[in-house]
Amino acid sequence: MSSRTPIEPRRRRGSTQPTLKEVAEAAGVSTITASRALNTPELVSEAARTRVLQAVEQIGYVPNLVAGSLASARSRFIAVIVPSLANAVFIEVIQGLQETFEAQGYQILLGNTDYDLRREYQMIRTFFGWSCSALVTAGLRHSPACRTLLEGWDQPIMEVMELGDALDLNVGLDHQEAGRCMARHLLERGHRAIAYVGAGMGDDYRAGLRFEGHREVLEGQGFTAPCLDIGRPGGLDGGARGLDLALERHPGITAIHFANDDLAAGALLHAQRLGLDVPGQIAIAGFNGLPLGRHVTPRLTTILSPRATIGRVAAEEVLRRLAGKPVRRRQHDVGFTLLEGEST
Amino acid sequence: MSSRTPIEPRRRRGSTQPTLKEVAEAAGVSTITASRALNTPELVSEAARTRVLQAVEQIGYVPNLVAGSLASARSRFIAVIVPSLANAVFIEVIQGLQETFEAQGYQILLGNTDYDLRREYQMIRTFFGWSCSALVTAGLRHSPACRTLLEGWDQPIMEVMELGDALDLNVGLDHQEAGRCMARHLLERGHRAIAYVGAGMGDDYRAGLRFEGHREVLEGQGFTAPCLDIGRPGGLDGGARGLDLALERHPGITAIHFANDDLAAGALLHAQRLGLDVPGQIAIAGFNGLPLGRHVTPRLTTILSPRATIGRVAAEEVLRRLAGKPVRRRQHDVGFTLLEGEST
DNA sequence: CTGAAAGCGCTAACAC
DNA sequence: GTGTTAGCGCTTTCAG
Repeated sequence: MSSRTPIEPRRRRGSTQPTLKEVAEAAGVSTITASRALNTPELVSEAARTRVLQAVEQIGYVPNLVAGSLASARSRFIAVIVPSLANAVFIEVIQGLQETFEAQGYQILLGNTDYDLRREYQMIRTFFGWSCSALVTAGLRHSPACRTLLEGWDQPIMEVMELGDALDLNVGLDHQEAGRCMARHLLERGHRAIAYVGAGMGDDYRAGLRFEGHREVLEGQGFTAPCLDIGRPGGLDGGARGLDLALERHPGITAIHFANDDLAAGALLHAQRLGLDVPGQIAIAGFNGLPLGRHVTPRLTTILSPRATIGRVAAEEVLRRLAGKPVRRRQHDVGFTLLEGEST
Repeated sequence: MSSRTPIEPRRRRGSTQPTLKEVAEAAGVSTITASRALNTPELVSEAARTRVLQAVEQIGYVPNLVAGSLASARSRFIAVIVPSLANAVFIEVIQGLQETFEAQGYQILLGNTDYDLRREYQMIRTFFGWSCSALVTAGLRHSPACRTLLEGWDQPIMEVMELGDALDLNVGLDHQEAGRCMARHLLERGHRAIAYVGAGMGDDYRAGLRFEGHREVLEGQGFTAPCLDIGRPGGLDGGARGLDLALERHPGITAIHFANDDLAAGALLHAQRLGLDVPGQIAIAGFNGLPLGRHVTPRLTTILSPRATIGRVAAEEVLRRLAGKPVRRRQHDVGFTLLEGEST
């Protein structure tokens, strides 16, 4: 007789949650049949299926998704990484993603980097640890470590917002072209001394890309393109600050091209308080096409970016890839529209 | 010789991801020591720890959190359920939650019910399948099935936004009292014919609670309290619609108490377009204290709700409970502040 | 401080 | 259509 007498097998389980095995026993089938009845019902006879479903109902079984994911080596998680939640733009992209993914039974794992590329790397590492089915991240810029990590990953990667040299899939718009578009519009309206004002453009480099386009057009016509960065936070307060600062630094300007609508609307409302005529004394333009721009007087001239569309299209392409279907285009330009208000 | 000759044991693993076992081998320790070196480093000798960490770095090991969660029967997920992402209020609560939880290594699983209680039930079921450490949900109202499910759960449940008869933990403010507060303010300013205007108050029942408080005060003083629901979506457009409708239905009113700042700001900007004097011809009040209210002219009278605080405090209480510390209060009133603008 | 063994609850692979 | 078996990669348990 051995000295080792395991009278009772070691037990660990504390949770009283019913398991699939118990469901199977109650239904008089094997666990795999119970599993199939829930996941691939078409592979199971109707009789078995009904009995399993009844047992589930009666026992109050809730599938353990953690166990399922481990066994199948894939979770129905989609990692989504954005630089900010304070910006309505990303919220709308997230909404577009969420609606589309949730309808297919995927759950979003949301990460907010606060415009910090190191945080992006950390988050992606963590998310990969959850065996995500895909990754959707805002932007094309990543730290070198992050890039290495991403290149070694074998699931779909979707980079959204701007277009360019993407790792895998890419949905967005051409920010430089948007900048050019607005600069041309301002020139058409007769403006010659135009300042560009952004908030934290080092981090929000898409605002920088728009400025590049803006500058290209202005300098191409022989004008200067002064640029002001008021730092973060931006928002309506930032817009007010930006207006004051631009008028102080560049007294001769007749128009300000703001990096986004929050800033532009803040400036416009501030001009109202100051008794400045818009666009008579100073013209104001924005970017994004937020609803607020349609409600201020004068209405804000801006560029409508199809944010919800970015989310929806990105999700659709990722789902297509996950379903094994060929992806129509690796790159998808959702475009933009100039919205002419009376503020320019 | 048996007919069954499994030349090679069945292999399933497709993923080439390095595992903890490989790290352990490279470091010359057992897997459990490698595990401890990563999770409870204080239980491991410094020599072993360094070798494991080196191996991790070299191999590029990313912990499989799914496997870890299954083995330990708990994940570092916090389920967070909100009725809408279109509303800045919930975004700010989520931000407060996220900052606090992420700092402790918890990941939020975000669910959006779109004001549908059945979806809440479904989401909670799914989230429980992920072995969440806690649940944070907006509101005290749940479907009966959901309530049963929640009552049988053994992890912390935090209900946020309004105060009341909670299942477990509760952080929020008294919406009826907020409604009373604004009604009193309007009476003080001399208004007697006041309409309350909301959007989709059947779903957004907290707006309904505020109306109850509002009505109580007005009727207590012998005035009527007409209420208008313009349906969803609300937003700035809804506010404009609400102003038109209220003036049409109740031509004698001198003030409108809107259910939130989006509506109120929309009405205020619309009044500006119509050339209506605010508050001379019509006074406008809101709820939430969004930044926009400080930027319009006249500034919006509203009630500041401490949204980020709700998120932060809720997260802190949950973390305290998860750490096994006694919770100071099951219920936490974060209060509110009347912000007097010039719109009333 | 370290390790061997035994699962966590489920699904992939194969066999019938 | 159904069942058996063998894991998924990690952590718990128990024994040094």
